[in-house]
Amino acid sequence: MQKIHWTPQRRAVYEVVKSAHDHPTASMIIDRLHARGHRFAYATVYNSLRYLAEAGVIRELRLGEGASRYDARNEEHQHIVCERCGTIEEVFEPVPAAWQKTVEANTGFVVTETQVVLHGVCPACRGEALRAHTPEAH
Amino acid sequence: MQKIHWTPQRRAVYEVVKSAHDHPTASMIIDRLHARGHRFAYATVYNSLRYLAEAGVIRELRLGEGASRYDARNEEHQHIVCERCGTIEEVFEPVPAAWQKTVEANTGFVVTETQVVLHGVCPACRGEALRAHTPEAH
DNA sequence: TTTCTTGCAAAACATTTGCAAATCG
DNA sequence: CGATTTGCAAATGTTTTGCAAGAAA
Repeated sequence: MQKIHWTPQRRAVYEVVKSAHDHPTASMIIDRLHARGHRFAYATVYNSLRYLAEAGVIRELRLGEGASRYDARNEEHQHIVCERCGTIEEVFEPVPAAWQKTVEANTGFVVTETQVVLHGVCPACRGEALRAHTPEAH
Repeated sequence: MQKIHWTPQRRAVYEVVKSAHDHPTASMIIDRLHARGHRFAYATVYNSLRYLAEAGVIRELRLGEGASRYDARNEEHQHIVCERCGTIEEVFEPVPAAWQKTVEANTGFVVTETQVVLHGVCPACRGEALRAHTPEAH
């Protein structure tokens, strides 16, 4: 973890990501910067995001659809995406270290990062599906 | 697993993906189709890839850099990417079912798919790093 | 002063879309 | 015939680049 060279732009970008709860994309971040009265260039926001991600302060997530999303949580965690409504939830159960060890042994790699993206159906969407099948549904 | 409506284009795209060993991107696939004498429109290749992925015949991988990659292996497996040279290797050790169960219990989701992307350093790159530190290196 | 960072517009990609023509069932 | 698929070019969306001007070390 190297020393971070903070600039006003990087700090503002970081504040937006940190205060967000919804894993915003770059363009969502730009909108929120505008809402807060900042008007940085696209390039600056992307540069800041890249810089902060490389510095390890934020994480870039490619969750499978369109734009990258950004996350400022620093505990190790994974993500699960609802395939119906798109909600993204955090998963704090750590991936078993033994599994990772086995992978290292089998592949010869030294693992530096594990990114897991689970897909599934969230409780709310399952609820709707159930309700749609009951007589009192409509 | 529904019935697949094969067209010459879809078959040709599938053949390319299946015979590739390197998880090609859409544009690599287009190049290889050209090399085989086919000249399908971009849109057709993308349509075919999407169709085949939705049909479950191939898998779309978003491994973190640029374009999606495609994989025709049908056994459950994961991927590990070397952060030095970019090589992608397959990981056949299955993610522990118990972990997935715990995630379902904790999040309330029903999990339908688990995609793991590990990053690390491959044996070859580690070898080079070692060699660079020994006296007889140059 | 030397290096890094910003801002802007343009470029580079990756992927999708609209629509007419061709093909399939 | 009716539905699906193809091909093309243009549009869209995301991210990067080139470069001049500005700020920081």
